[in-house]
Order: sequence, then structure tokens, then C-alpha cells
Amino acid sequence: MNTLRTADVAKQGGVNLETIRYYERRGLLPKPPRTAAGYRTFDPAAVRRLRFIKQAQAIGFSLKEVKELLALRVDPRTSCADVRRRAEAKIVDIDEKLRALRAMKRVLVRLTAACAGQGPVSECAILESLEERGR
Amino acid sequence: MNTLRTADVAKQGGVNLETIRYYERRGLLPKPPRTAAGYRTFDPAAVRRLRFIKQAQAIGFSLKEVKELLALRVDPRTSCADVRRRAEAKIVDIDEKLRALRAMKRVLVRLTAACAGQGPVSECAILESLEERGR
DNA sequence: GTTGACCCCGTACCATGGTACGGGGTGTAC
DNA sequence: GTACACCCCGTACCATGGTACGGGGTCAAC
Repeated sequence: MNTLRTADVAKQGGVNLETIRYYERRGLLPKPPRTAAGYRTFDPAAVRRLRFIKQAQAIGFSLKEVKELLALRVDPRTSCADVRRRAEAKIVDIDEKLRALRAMKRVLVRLTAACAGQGPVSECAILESLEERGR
Repeated sequence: MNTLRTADVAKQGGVNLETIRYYERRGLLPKPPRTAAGYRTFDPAAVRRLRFIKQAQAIGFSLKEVKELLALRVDPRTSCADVRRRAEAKIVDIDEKLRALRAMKRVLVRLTAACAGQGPVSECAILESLEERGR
């Protein structure tokens, strides 16, 4: 029953129609079944997948990395230990991003606090405490 | 005293030398003073700034956005309320990214947990709970 | 004074992530 | 049966964020 056309998926996912085709080419969206006339027919899971891609991108994963994330879905044929290893690597990536984001937020919060209290603020408030942090 | 050359800054910041020039053109690094021969002379703050830029990029800010972040440094001539408003907007952006990252992490953690306990996992574990979450 | 390591600049090129274009088929509505 | 809206495809184009190239100047060491 309720299958979607390309334009529906694009609209519901908030992307351009061409992006759907592009993701299909890049292997981020699976090749959907086609009608006799060659029209793509999606099921609603495609929209969820599309939104996942957009979310992941917004937080700094490249399409290549997103593909890896998606590849983690459990496939009975791949080794469980392997999936686990890859997932753990991604968790490390995420923890790094979380640390960086929290540091960034701290700086901004401190900046707004200083601002609220009026009066001059350190020339460089925003740069403080964002320097090294490993890597 | 200890001023740095372009290559030093690049090395310490972990970027290509050309990137320094590029950031200067884009207004992300201030135009440094030059020697009589035209060589750029940086002070160590440039390295900190460079690292800040790289951090911000890694967590999904574009160079344009990074520039806005940097512009938040308090300039006595701009309105405090204005700086505050822009900082608060960036904090909202960051909170969104944090939410998305935490959701992503939860999924991966659940995935590894399922994997450890062996046995089959929902076909779509990685997509679950990452769908909408507003805009 | 010339070799080698480094700096300058402008311009060209590259990868990623799309977006647009244009010529052609489809399909329902009138 | 012909509008009109929508789908297909391949290919071209675009913006962002660099990176490389090449011709030329600088400067310390020998």
C-alpha cells in the first residue's frame, strides 16, 4: 500500500528531488523498485532514512561516513564483532564532537553571561579554552 | 619576541600552508604584519585561532558560521545586546547539534549492546529514534 | 656570489555535495 | 486526442573548502 513517489520523499525529507537521485547513485538510499513505466516507488522508511542522513550531515559526518553509519545496521551475514568494532569507532568520533560542542557552548555561555553583566569583557573570551583538546 | 612564520603556524595548527593564506583571504585570520621583505609574521594567538576554526568546522560549522562565531568577540563599539543575541542564536544551534549527536550515540550504544548479547537485532536499529526531532 | 630552504603572489585545479537543464516518456482529466 | 503535471535520464553546472603550480624574491651559510 501507500508507496511514495520521488517527489513525495523529497518533500517529506525536506530535500531537492535531484538529491534523492544523487543519494541513490551514491548508495545512501537503496535502489527502489520501479513501476512498469520506470517510476521509483518508495516506502515510508525511505523518508526516515533520508532524515537520518540529513541529521548526520548536520553534525559533521560526510556522506561517506553516513554510509558507514548506515552500514552498521545488523546484517545476519556480517560478523557481529565486526559491526561492534565499527560502531565503537563511530562512538569515539561522536564523543569527540560532543566534547568540542560542549567546549564551544561553554565559551558562548560565558560570553553571554559577561555581556549580561555589562562592562568590558576579555578581548578574547571566545577563543579561550578552545585551543588544543587533543588531536 | 617569538613571532611565527606562515609555515610555523600551519604546522602547529595542523593545516596546509596554503590554508593559512586562504583563511586570510576569507577573513578568518586577520592580516598579519609583514617584514620589510613582505613575509607574514604571526603571534601565537594565530595558532589558537586556527585551532578554534578547525574545531568549529569539525562539529559542523561552515567557514561562514565560524566567521560569525569569531565576530562575537567583544568589540567595545558594537552593542552588547547585539553580541548577546548572536551568541544566544549560536547556542541554540549548538544545542540542536548536541541533541542530534546524543541521539546518534544512543543508537550506536544500543546497537553495540545488542551485538554483545548476540542474537538478531531489529533490522533497522540505527534508524530508530533518529527520525524527526523537529525541523 | 651562489646554493638551498623558505616566502610571496596569482591562478588553476580538485573533491564533495549537491542543483539545474533539456529532451523525452507517462498518465489522468477534459 | 491533447493538455498538463509529473517522471525518467545523462550531463553540465555551481558553491564550498581547500591544494597545487610556477615564476619570482629573500636570506643565511658556505
